[in-house]
Amino acid sequence: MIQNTLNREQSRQLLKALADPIRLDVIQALAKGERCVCDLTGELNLSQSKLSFHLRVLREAGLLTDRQSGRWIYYRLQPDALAALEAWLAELRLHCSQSAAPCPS
Amino acid sequence: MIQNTLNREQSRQLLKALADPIRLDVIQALAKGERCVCDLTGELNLSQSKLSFHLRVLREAGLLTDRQSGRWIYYRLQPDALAALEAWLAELRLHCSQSAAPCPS
DNA sequence: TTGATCAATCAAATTATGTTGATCCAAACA
DNA sequence: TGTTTGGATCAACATAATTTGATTGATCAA
Repeated sequence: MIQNTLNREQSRQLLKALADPIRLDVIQALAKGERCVCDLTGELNLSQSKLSFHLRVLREAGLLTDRQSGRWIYYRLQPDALAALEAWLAELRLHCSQSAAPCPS
Repeated sequence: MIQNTLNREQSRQLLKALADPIRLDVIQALAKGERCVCDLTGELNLSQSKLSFHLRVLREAGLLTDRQSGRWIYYRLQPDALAALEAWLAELRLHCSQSAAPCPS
């Protein structure tokens, strides 16, 4: 997620990845800083495979990165992805207040 | 959507409403300004009931407002909702780069 | 009035997503 | 080596969201 102007498909991927209660819990936990999967399992009270599934969705959307150290894997938020989504939302606001011409047009 | 700090549930509603290809088409059409439902049907090439379904999802999430004039109904984006989501995303970025303590912790 | 049009709603069918438990793989350590 | 542990993956199942076509209510024009 290097560029900062998302196309429709990229923003949809990010939004879809975020639009789930469990994944929001993960995101909010990682907003405090990087964490090991083993800690997240306990902190969020999730089964291992369930957490792994949701981490993958977030990672594949570009919202998380992971690094391995020994047998532990650490995840962290990718702030660029969040910033790109913010910019995409901000653009939508610019011209939206223009009134429609009355119908029938 | 008057306040500008969303809780988890509010942001999830907004994200879920946005995370659909058809609804993104609607949002992007409305980003150019207010529009009548009858125009959107043609512009986006959607069946009437399909468009109506998606408009309802967006409206109930607080992303759109509507006004009636005669037999036409006009929809527009609610910029406050977008701004609130931007603010919510921005908060997530603040502390996320802190590294985890090495496991086992 | 009557007929036509715009748009919301409903139930049924379809499709997409998430959950569960089992299995697999790699790293660590005895 | 053999065993344990952290984590990813898979297939079967369960749940949730979307699509479709038909129906309804309201507005307007004839």
